[in-house]
Amino acid sequence: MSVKLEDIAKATGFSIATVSRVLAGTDYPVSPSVREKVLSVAQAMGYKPNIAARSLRSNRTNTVGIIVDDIMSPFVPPIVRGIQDCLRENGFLSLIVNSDWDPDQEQDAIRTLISRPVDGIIFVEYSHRVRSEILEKSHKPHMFVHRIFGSPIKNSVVPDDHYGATLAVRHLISLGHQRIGYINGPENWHNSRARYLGYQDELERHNIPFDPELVQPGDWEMESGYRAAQNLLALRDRPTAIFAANDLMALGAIYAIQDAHLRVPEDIAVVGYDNRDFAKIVRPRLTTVAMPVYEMGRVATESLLAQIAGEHGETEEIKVRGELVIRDTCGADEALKAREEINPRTAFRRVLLNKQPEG
Amino acid sequence: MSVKLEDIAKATGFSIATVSRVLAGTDYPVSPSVREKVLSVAQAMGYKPNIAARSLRSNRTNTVGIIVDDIMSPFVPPIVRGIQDCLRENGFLSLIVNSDWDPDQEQDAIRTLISRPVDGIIFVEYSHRVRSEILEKSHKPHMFVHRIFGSPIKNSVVPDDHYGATLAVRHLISLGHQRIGYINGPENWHNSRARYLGYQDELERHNIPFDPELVQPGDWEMESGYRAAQNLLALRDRPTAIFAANDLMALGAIYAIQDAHLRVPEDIAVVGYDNRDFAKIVRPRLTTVAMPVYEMGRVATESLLAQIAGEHGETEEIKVRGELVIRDTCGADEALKAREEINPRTAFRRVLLNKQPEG
DNA sequence: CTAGTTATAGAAAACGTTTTCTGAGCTGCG
DNA sequence: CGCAGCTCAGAAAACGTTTTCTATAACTAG
Repeated sequence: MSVKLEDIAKATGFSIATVSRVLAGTDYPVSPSVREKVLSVAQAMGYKPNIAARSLRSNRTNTVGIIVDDIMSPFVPPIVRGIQDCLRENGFLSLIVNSDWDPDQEQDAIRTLISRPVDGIIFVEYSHRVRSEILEKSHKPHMFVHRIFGSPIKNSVVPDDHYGATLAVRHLISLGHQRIGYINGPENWHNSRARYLGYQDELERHNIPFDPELVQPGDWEMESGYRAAQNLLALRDRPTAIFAANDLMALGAIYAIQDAHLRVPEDIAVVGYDNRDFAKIVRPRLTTVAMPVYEMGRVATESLLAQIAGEHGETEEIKVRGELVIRDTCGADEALKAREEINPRTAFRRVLLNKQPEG
Repeated sequence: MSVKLEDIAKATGFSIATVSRVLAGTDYPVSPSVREKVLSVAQAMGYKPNIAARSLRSNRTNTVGIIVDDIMSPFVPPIVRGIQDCLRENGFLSLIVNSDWDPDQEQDAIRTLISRPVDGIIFVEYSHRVRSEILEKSHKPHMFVHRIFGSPIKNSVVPDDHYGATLAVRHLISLGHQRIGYINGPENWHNSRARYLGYQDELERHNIPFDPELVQPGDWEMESGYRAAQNLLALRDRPTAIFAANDLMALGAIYAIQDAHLRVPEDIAVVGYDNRDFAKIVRPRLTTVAMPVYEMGRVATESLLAQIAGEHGETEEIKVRGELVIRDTCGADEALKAREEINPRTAFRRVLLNKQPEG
C-alpha cells in the first residue's frame, strides 16, 4: 500500500529508528547530512505517516473531539468554525458528535470520544450540570463553550452578556432615549439575568431611573417578543425604545410596533441581541449586539491546545465580548453604520474575568 | 490506564484471542457460555476498545472524513447532520475539515484525510472540476453532495431542482395564476438552469404560453431580487405571481412589491426556493420549495457505507426531491398549511435518476 | 594516553488490537 | 474402530510507528 518507514529505511540505507526520528521531527540529534537525505527520499516517495500506528504508540493523535448539542442549531456552526480554524493552524483535526440535548447521548458521546484517539474534548453548548465521571477519570483536557451556566466553571468560555447589554443600552441613550423598554429572556437562564443586569446598570450609570413597568418577560421566541411589545405599547407613558434580549424577540417586537401603525425606528427604536443571520435581511435591518461565537470557539481552542501541550492546567472562566452592530432599527447616525458587517475572523477582544476593567 | 483485552483475558481466564473475537463481534465460532462470560466481565470492567490499535491492525476505523467548503455556510450544517445521523446509526464518526472554496486547501484536506484513518470521504459542496489524483489513487470510497455540477458525475447526490421548480409553479397555477414571473439565478449555475427549465416545463404542461418578458435575471442576492421584481412590476401586463430561484431573491421581490404599495399575497403571490431559516420568520412568511439538504446527507452516507462494506462500487448520480412548504406568500388555502413545518428527519423520497417517472 | 563524555546510529521492545496458524477434543461415517 | 472433518480455544505474528536501550566512534579532559 502506502510507503512506510521501512521502505524509506531501505531506500536510504539508514535504520527505521533514524528515519522515524527525522520524520517525526523530534529533537533527537541527527546529523544534517542524514536528515537531508531522509527528508528528500521521503518527499520523493510521498511518505505520509500512518496516524493509527503513531497514535497507538505515542498516545497523541492531533485530533480533538467536539461535542455539540446540534450542529444545525444557529450558534453552533460559527463556534465550530472558530475551533476548527484554530485547530488547523496547529495541525489538529476535529471529530464532531451531536448530543441532541440528551444527557444519555452526551454520556455516550463522551465515552465514544474518550476511547478514540483524541487529545482533548471541547463541549459546545454543554447544558448538563452533572459533570461526567468518565470525563473526570479520563484526565483528558477539555473546555466548555456555552452560554448557559450561571456560576463560573473551570475551563469554560462564555460570552460577556452583561457587557453586551450595556453596549445596547448605551447606544440607545446616546441617541437621546430615556424611556427604554426591556424584553427579557426566561428568568432561569443566566443569559437573561446578565443582560437584564447590564440593562439596569447602564441606566443607572446615566442616572436614568429604573422603571419595572418597562420590563416585560419573554421566552426567546418571536411570539413572546410580539406580546411583550404590545404590553409596552399599551403603557400610559410608553417607551421610545425597546431592547430585546435576543433577535427573535426583537423581530417580534418590530412586528407588534408595525401592527400598531407605528414605525421603526422613527417612532420606536429597537435593539436586539445575538446578531443572527436574519438580522441583516429583515426590514428594517436589525441593530443588535453580536454574540462573539467565532471568537469563543477560537479562545476555547487556544486554551485547550495549551493544556494539551502541558503549558498549563485548568483555567478560570473566560469571558468574551461582542460588538454592537448598528443597522437600521435605531435610526442612528449613518456614519456609525460604516462598520456594518463585522468580520468574525478578525480581531476580537478577550477579557479574562479577573482582568475586567471596572465592570 | 484504560482496561484492555489482556486485562479481560486475565480476569476471565480465556486468551486474548478469544476475548477479542467476542468483543469485536466477528462471526468466528465462540461457545455461548464463553461469550456470555466475556461479555459480562468486559461490561463490568468498562472496556472500550482502543481504536488506534484496532485500525492499525485491521485497516478499518469506522470514521469517515467530511470535506466542506465552510461549515458556516447555510446549507452545510443540515447536510452534515444528515451525514452524522446516518453515520452514528452505523457506529461511525466523522472528521470535518473546511476547504474555504480553495482548491489548494481542498487538496490539502484530501491528503490529510487520506493519511488519517478514515474509511471514506464525503465532499459537501465540492466545487472544483479537477478531481484529485491523490483521491483517485487512494481508492478510498467517496461521495459528493452538492448543488453545483451540471453533468451527472459518479458517486454524487444532488437535489432535483427541476422537480422542485415544477412544484412551485404548479402550486401557483393551482391557485389560478396564469402570468407567473420568474427570477432566475446566474445562468452558469446548473441550479438556475434546472429551475428555469422546471418553470418552463410546468407552464407548458398546463398550456400556459411562455413569455420571455416574465423572466428576469438575478444573482442569488436579495438586491437582485428587488430589482428583478421592480422590472416585472413595470411591465404593461404585469404578473400576478412571482417565482424566485431562491429565498433571498424572493425576499427582495417581496420588498419591491411592498415598496410599490402592493400587497403580498393579495396583489402578487411569491414563491421562493431553498426554505432557508429566515423563510418562516419574515413577514409575510415565505412559501418556498425545500432544498432536501438533510436527506441528501443521509442518502450520500448510506451509499458510502454500502461502498465501504463492499456491497457495491460506484453509483450513478442520485437525485433527491424536496417538498413545497406552504406559508403565507401565496394566500393559499389554509388547509394546505397544515403540513407547515416539515420534519427533516422523517420520511423523504429518493429518486434515482434513471427511475424518474416521466420527468 | 586513558577514561569519561558526547554525538550519532541501530536493534529491539512496546503500543493494543486482529487474524493466521496450530492444535485439542469431538462427532459422524464408512 | 479409525479417520476425516468440524468446533472451538490458544499462541503468536502482524500492523507501522515511537522510544528505550545499546553500541560505536569521535572527541575532550586530565
